[in-house]
Amino acid sequence: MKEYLCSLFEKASETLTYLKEIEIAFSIPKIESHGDFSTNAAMLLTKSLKKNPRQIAQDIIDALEPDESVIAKIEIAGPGFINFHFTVGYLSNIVKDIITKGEEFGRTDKYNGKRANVEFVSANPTGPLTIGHGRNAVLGDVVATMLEYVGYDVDREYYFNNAGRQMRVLGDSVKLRYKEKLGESIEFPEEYYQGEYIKDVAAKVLEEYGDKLVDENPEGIFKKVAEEAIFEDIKNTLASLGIVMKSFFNEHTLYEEKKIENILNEFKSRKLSYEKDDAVWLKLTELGGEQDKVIVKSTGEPTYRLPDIAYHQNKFEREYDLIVDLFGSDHSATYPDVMAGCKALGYDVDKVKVLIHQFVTIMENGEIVKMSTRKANFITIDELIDDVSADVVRYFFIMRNMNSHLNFDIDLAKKQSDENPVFYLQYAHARIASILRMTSQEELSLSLENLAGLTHESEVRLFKKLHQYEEEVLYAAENFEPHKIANYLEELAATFHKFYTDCRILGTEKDLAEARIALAKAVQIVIKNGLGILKVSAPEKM
RNA sequence: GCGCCAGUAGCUCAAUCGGAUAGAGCAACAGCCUUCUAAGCUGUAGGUUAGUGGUUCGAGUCCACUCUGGCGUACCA
Repeated sequence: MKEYLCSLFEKASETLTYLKEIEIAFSIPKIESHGDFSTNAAMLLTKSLKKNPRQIAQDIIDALEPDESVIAKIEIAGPGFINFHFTVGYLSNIVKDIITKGEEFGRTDKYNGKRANVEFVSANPTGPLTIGHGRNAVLGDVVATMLEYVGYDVDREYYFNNAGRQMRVLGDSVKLRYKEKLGESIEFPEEYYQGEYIKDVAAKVLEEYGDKLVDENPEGIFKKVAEEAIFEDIKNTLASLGIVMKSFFNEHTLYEEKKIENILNEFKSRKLSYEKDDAVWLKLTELGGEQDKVIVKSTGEPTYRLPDIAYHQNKFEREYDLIVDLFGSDHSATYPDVMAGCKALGYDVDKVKVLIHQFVTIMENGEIVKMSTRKANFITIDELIDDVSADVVRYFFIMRNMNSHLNFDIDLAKKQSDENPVFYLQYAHARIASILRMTSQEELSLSLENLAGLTHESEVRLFKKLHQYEEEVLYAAENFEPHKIANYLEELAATFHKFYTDCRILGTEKDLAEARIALAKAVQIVIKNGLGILKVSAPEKM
C-alpha cells in the first residue's frame, strides 16, 4: 500500500518539483474515518511555500493520478492532512498474497547477504539461569530471529569467562561441600555460593573421584566439574526455551592467542596508555571519555575492559555487517569504554548496536523479591517453565519494551487464566483451526475468487491489519523492538475475534463462506508466523 | 554530586521521524451462547500523560529545570 502511494508521489513530483524537497511520510491514522493512510506533506511545505496548507494539499491531490481500482477516495482533512482510502478490492488482495506465500509471508530479503552476530545471555557459569537472565535470553533470541526474517544470516553467540574471582569462589564452594560430604564438619562462609546445586556438584565429584581430592586445589578439578555441570544445565535451560547458540566464546582464548597482549602493545606504542600506581591506564580522556580507566590492575590481571575490547576486535575481524550486544542495565556503564577502545584501534563502531534492557522486578505475594545467585534466593528459569510453560515465559519476557522495567508477577503468570495474553493469541489460532476442521466436513473449501465480496466492516478491518504485518516485522527488526510483534499480534487477534463474532461461515451462502474461509486461513498463517518469530507455539486445539 | 533508563486510567502496559478525539488487557459494573471453541464479543465507568516553563500550525513524544523510582558511577564483570 505504502509502495503504491510512494509511486504516486514520485510521479507527481515531476510536475510539483517542491515535493522532492521533503521526505514524504505516510502513517496510519488513529481514527478509522481518516482513511487508511495519511500524509502531512502539505503541512511540512507551508513554510517554504508560504501558502495555506489546505491549498497546498489540493495542489498535490490535483497532481496525483491514482488508479480508481486501487484508491477509492482522497480527501483533505483537518489542518491539511491528505487522507487516502483504498478500495476493498485492492485491500483484499493481501489474502491471496498470504496464502500463496504461507510460512514465508512476512519475511523480506532487504538484508540478504548481510551477516549479523547477536551476543546474549553471556552469564558466567556460576549457577543456573534465573529469571533475571531470562529476559536477556528471550529478547536476544527474538532479536536474532527478527534479523533472520529480514534477510540477515545470524550467529547467536554466548560469551563467557571461566577465570576470575567469581569462578574461584565457585571452586572453593564446591570443595567445601565435598569435604562436608566426607563427614568433615564445616562452616560454610556467607560469601560462598549457597545454592543446592553446589551440593549436587560436590556429590558428582565424590562419585567420580572418591575421597582422593581432599588436598586438591579448589581451582582444579572442583572448578572444572562445576563449570561443566553448570554449563550443561544452562544449555538445557536454553534448549527448553528453544534457544540454540551457534557458539560459546570463551574469554580464555583471547589470552591463549595473545590478543590481549597485542592490544596492550598497540595501546602502548600509540601512547594511548600509561602506567601509574603499578597499573596500566587507558587514556579515555583523549578518546572522548570522562576519565582514564585501568586496563591492567597492579596485580598484573587485566580488568574486564581489555578482554572486552579484544573480544570485539575478534568480532570485527569476523567481518560481520552488524554486531549486536545485549545486556542488562547493570552493564550500561561498561560499553562506552569498550567502544572507545575499539574505535581507537580503527574499527567501525557504528556496526555495533548495544541494546540495554532494564531489569525484571519479580513480584511474589505482592512483594518485590531481590534475587542473587550467590545467596541462592533465586527462581530459576527451569522452575518457571515447569510452573507456567515455556510459551508463557517467552511471551512475558518480550511483551514489553526492553527499556522499561518489567514487572513479573509470579502469581499472575501461574494463573493460566484469561488474564494471560498469550492464551488470547493462541485461542485465536485454535479457533481458526477449528473453523477449518468444521468447514471441511461441510464440504466447503477455501476460495480466492470472491474476496472482494468481503465488505463487512470487520472483514475490511482484517484486510487492513493483515496489510500491516510485513511492515511491522521490518520495523521491529530494524529497531530491535521485539515487543512490537507481540502488540501487533494482540491487535490482529482482537480484530479476528471481532470478525468471528460478526461474520459466520457455516450457514452462509457458499461463495461468501468460501471467501471467509480464505480470510480466516490468512489470519491463521499470520498468527502462526508471528508466534513463530517469538517461538511461541500455535496450537490447533485448546 | 554526575551519567543512563523510566514516570501515561485503580494495576500491568501501548501509542510507527512531533500529527487529528491518548488506546488495550486486567480489576469493577451491565449485557450476549438451541448453529463454526464464551480462553470470545458488546456496552458503562475510569486521564491536567509526575510538575513548571519553552520550541511551533500541532507536544505523551523535542528542549530546560524540578520531583519520584531503577541501574551505574571500581585496580568486580
